[in-house]
Amino acid sequence: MAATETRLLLLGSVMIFEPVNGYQIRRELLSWNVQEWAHVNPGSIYSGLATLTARGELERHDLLDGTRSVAVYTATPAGHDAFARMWRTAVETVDLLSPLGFHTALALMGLVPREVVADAFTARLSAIDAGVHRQVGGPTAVEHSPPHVRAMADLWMGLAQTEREWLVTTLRRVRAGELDLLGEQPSWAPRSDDPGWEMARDRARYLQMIAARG
Amino acid sequence: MAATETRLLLLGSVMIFEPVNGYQIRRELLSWNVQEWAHVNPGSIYSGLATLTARGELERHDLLDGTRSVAVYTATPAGHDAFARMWRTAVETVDLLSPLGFHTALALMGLVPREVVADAFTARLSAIDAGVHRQVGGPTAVEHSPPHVRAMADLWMGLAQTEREWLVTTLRRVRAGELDLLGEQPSWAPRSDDPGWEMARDRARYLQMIAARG
DNA sequence: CGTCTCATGTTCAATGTTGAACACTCGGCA
DNA sequence: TGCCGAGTGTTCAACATTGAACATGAGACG
Repeated sequence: MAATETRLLLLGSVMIFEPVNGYQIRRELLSWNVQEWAHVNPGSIYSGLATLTARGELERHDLLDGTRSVAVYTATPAGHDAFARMWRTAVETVDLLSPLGFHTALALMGLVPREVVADAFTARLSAIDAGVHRQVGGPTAVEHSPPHVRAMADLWMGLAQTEREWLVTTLRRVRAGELDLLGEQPSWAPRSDDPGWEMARDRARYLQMIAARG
Repeated sequence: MAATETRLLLLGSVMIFEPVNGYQIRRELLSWNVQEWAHVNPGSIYSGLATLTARGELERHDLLDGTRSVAVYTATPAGHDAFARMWRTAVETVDLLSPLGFHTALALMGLVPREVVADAFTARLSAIDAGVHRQVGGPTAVEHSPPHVRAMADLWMGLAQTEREWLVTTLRRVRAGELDLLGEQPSWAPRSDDPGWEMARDRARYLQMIAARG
């Protein structure tokens, strides 16, 4: 996973679960099956958190939990700004062969206000149309290319078309007030065996400790 | 671009153009517009060639071209084996959100015999069907997930379906003897402004020099 | 001829990624 | 009591990627 996508995912995860430590993020991502599509190894999580801290987008609190020291992270205001910027960029950047950034952003849609989602999706739609148009009429004349290159172009067109249709449908749903976006009540029930409540307990404890120590 | 895909692309490029130097590969990839989808920087080319050489998959010849020393590469027999293995793996591995390996392999289809292409495409088709089946009936029950996660799953299904249809069509074409695969005469005419002939001259010179010096 | 620019061919320090391995705690169990 | 195994939380050296910058030569132009 490229640096930008990793940072987007980590920053978003911290914003959802803060205050949170590296292992908790790892476990949560595993439980979402995020590992299936975003390939995040333990090492990337810790180094990504360190990078975000160095940039001032996260704050690191070294807490003593029992006898053991734990590195717990919270997002700074600069982190919230950076997240908003990176999210928009990820949605508006069309690269059919590296769709990871877009899908990472989709997974974090719940952190973004409804109008922003609608605007960004609209922009992506234009970008896709521009790309398709460029292919069809463009200077990259596929005429003088081997036949398998033309076949690849057909596949790309098909993928673009599929994504376009999904975007149109989903944009309509966003405008209709469906999907659960920022600050809205969830319309769904988590699984009964969700391990989330364990984390909630830890978070409460971390919050107190941070408040106590500044 | 991940290490594996870079190696596949470089090894394939060397097999097509050998004997060849790093700059020529760079320029050729640019002229294919490969840079648009595979993100290959000059640095990656040179370090990738060095890695492949260290693995014994390429051989490096330091030639004196005029007054200047040039690093020119050829593929070894081990390199051909490695290419065949990596190509199959790239085609048979389905990861809808990281399709770069597959598309890199498609671009290098011309280096692979027809039956191997047909077999690999068939295997990929099964892998896609297995993936779709797992999503639909699988344990990853999307039931207890936020609505946007269900929407993402819809997109994935659509993309899988699109790719599946393309694969079926293309597999039929491969079986019908279309597309230009290994060892067959090209059915297309390159552009008249193709810079390829310059490289052909250099290659001839490199070949002689290698023969002369062993 | 000088020198300017462009094309050629490559290197390198900074940065990021990988995943195995480390260190520690806790509960069970003989 | 003492040992084992599983879970928690993190580190690290090896490797890969990045793209700006370097070094050199060939041709254009005054």
